[in-house]
Amino acid sequence: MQDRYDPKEAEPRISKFWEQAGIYAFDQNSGSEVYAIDTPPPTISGTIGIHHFFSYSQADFIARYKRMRGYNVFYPFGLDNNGIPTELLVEKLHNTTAEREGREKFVALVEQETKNYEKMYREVFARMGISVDWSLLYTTINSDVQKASQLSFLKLNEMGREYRKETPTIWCVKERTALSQMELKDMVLKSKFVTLRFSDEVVIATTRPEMLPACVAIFVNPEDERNKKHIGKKVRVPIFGQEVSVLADKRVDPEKGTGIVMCCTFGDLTDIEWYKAYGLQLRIIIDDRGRMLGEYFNGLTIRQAREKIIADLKEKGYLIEEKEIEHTVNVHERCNTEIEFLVKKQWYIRYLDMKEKLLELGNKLEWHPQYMKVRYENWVNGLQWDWSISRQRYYGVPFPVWYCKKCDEPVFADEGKLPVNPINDRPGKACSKCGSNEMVPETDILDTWATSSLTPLINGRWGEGGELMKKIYPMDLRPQAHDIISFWLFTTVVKCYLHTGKLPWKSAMISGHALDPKGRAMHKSLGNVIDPLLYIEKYGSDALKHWASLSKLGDDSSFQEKDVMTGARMANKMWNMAKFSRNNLDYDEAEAGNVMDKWVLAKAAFAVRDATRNLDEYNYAAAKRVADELFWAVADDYLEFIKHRIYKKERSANYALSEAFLTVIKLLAPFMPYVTEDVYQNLYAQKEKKKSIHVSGWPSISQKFASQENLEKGERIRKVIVYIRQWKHNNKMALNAPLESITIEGDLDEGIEDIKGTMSVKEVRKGKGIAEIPETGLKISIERGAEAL
RNA sequence: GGAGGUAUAGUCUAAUGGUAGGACGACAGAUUGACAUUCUGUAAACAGGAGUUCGAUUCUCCUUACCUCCACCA
Repeated sequence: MQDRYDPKEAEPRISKFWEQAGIYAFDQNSGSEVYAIDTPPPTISGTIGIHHFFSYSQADFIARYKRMRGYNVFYPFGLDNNGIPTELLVEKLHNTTAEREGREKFVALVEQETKNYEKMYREVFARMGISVDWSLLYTTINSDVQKASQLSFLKLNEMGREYRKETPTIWCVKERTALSQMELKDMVLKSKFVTLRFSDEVVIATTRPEMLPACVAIFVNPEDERNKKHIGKKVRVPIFGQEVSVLADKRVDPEKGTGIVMCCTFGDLTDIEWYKAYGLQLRIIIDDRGRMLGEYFNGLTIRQAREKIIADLKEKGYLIEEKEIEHTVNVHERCNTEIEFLVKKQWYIRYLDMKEKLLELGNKLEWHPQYMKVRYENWVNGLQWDWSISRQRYYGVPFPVWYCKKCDEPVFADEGKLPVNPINDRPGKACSKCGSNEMVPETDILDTWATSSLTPLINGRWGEGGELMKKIYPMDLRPQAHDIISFWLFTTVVKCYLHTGKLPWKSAMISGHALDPKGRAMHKSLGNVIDPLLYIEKYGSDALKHWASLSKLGDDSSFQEKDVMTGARMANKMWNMAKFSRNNLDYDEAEAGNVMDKWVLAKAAFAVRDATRNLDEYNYAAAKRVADELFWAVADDYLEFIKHRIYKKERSANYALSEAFLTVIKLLAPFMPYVTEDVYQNLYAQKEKKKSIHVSGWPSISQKFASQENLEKGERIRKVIVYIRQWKHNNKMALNAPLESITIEGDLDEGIEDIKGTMSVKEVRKGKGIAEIPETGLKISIERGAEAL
């Protein structure tokens, strides 16, 4: 064994060994029970941060635990390259745009770049010690996945779960695409709240005066004493002059503004509801780039239009009041652009009717931690739109659909021909309605969530009819972070349920976020993203995992370098223990007759029991604490207790050390996979005839040692030793300085030799003691003996 | 506006209806053979208020603060 443990040397060497020996390979032919994990595919966006290390490590703890428990672990890896972050990355790298290249060419570019990134991700994740089977790698844009995604589209269509409709759609004018509710976030923006005179009596306050040309009605609350007299009247819209009716609707808040609201197509969600409910006219004034239509505004942006109309209203005397306000608006989460509502033909997945079923499925899923379920339930209860899956973009999975040029009837691709790109491919059949052969391709692409919601099916090679699907589905675990419960988790439940009638997994393990040392979320824009490789280089991956294992599942955790240092210290300590122990192990069962030997074996047996229970509940942090406690009890205490015996090759001590240390490294193997492997290879692999600690089985120390009596007897001796240590310390003696004698009063038979040997006491007498040793019922007096010169 | 979470030494955190544990840091000390990436010891904390209880840091309620998510946003 090497003198020092150097993770920088050891970890890459061990990673290589794992890969070559296929330690983490899923065995297609094994008869062992399968444990399948639906690994989150990280987005290819160019950076891997310490937040990846944090959450992937937490899932990895469980994967490694299950593997040691004998499961045939299906732990795949995916790369998400079907999305805007990847699109932007590739556009930047090649100084082009998806639009310029065209879909086919751009996808090829992405696939080519993905090859490079695949290598990088693979190296980094392997270096992080994530025990996935790389042969199960998938990427979300490759043709297999496109095929699965398109197949899903066709099947849902057959099931009557999809419809195409011209409806007001949430729209981003910057990226010129429809959005789903999931892609929105709140933002507080400065705005102007202006009060306008429509007539002498009808006065309206609004933040969107530029919508005036789209005004189609005025609303007041039917109960509003102040304003109900206007109901049924007609007024003229200032400047634009169209005549609109004043209608009554209880959605109007009489307290807000003047209590009178204008309804425009479309300023907000309520406008859409009114438009539908009262069959109002449609006046479109914004195009898909956010430019204003019509002579008056003539191509101005929305903001310019707002300024112009306010100035004009002021000049013409319609403006009564103008106030600067801050209000919260919905923006597109990626580009922070305020959303608009435009009318577009879109494909939808109908699921608003499934709310109850979805809640029921949420109840069936085992949530870890439990309280995360509420987020799912809130989301389901708050759904207002069916799932819009059309995106007006160039890069992504195309819809397998054409439309009849004559009658607009959709023509769907044949399942056998998938994947198709309707822009280049032909449907190969005529319109079923009018028989025409002239087709217009669908140029939209599918929402990325429509594809990533299929990961359990993608992993099972669904649609290929193989055995894999049966083996792994439903999967056992979905690990993911809490921020995408309403996206990835939710959409996966929806789609997988529709396709299989089953919940996609048994349990969900929801991790928190890694925060920077000041407790702020890590964002590229804040510049506080930490590169895990920096710390892996400095302290080792095991050390970094120590930090990741400290915080409870679901809790956010700020990155603290000192926790990494503690981990590095542990790894070093373990290595030194191994060096010390290697010549002092007795692998064959010997009678553990000594009180301290029984103590350490009892501790080890209890630790296995507790760690197992905690890991079964996905409480890796508690399991890690149990393992740590055992580790330090062996390292700091037990080793000191037995040194005097181990040199004499006492079989009982050597056997107990061998068992206890093996238990320690096995309990810690999921958390510190490298150093435990190295120690195992040096000390135990041959004896156990196993290739790796990670497939060597969970510690099997006999529970016969787990007796309260063994524990308490040893604990009492330990307290006596601690007391003497403290006494020596207070009396400025070195801990190994000899003591002439001690006198103990009370019932103590076993352990006297251990006290003598550990604390260099020449003689232990029975008799009157002076000082009480806490919690032992013993009294003690200590005779220091002749002072050394 | 609604929902959920959190609040423990200087810092990061754990557990618990009855002595609040650990880590880093601080301070004091030991030490030559597994380990200075060591060991031993000391000081140091339950956000505020009310209630339930023999007893509350723990359970309940309220207040405050922070973090999420959702809704509204004329």
